[in-house]
Amino acid sequence: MFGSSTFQETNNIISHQTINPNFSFHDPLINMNQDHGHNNYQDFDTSFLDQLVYGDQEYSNSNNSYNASLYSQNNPFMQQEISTSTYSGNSSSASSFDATPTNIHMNENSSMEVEKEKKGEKHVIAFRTKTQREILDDGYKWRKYGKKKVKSNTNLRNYYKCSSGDCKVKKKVERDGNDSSYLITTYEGIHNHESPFVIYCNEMPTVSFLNVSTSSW
DNA sequence: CGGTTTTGACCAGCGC
DNA sequence: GCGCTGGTCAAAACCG
Repeated sequence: MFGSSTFQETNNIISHQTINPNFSFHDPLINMNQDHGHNNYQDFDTSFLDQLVYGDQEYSNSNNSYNASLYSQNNPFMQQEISTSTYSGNSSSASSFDATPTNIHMNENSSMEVEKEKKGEKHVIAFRTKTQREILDDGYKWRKYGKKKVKSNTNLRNYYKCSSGDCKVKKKVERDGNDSSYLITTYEGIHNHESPFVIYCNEMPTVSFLNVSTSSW
């Protein structure tokens, strides 16, 4: 499924994954090193949507490599590592940086996830990110609708809804109670629209093309 | 002025 | 039924 994948599968669950184009994740650490906030989106696995999955990311400045691990809450001992991916790039230049992991492929069809949503199955993914930011820029526009102190965590949990039209996607953001250098982000549901960032990107070549063709006329 | 955030109140689910 | 907990509402405040 992953072709020339660098995934080291330690659990069969990983083989079930597909990529949901409705979900993109932006690496805030890469973003902090550059001013080009929206150049490094990548599509991330969301096929464990009837499970809760934690992703753990670490970024190394020394070799510009990036590691991502997914953990399954189904494991009774929590956070058994089920996959690891690594990719590298040159972060010194935003234009040459390749933030796309070679082991994850785009899947244009998210109909399976949509069907699950229709059947009332919750589409949930959560991941941990080591970041000082209070919220990750994932390309979507969110409206905060609540903040709560929860028993399991000394840190506050923030509640957000997608602010795009009738989109029902929600997300929760809280600092990890065990290690507050990590941010835990949980998404629920599937966006029924493109990310504003994707729309912005798709428009760029069109504008450029029109400018060229009109000027050469 | 319209969209977003804040924050206390309210609600639903669960265990006892 | 009651209390606890997490999630949501909604009015007021805030902000660009």
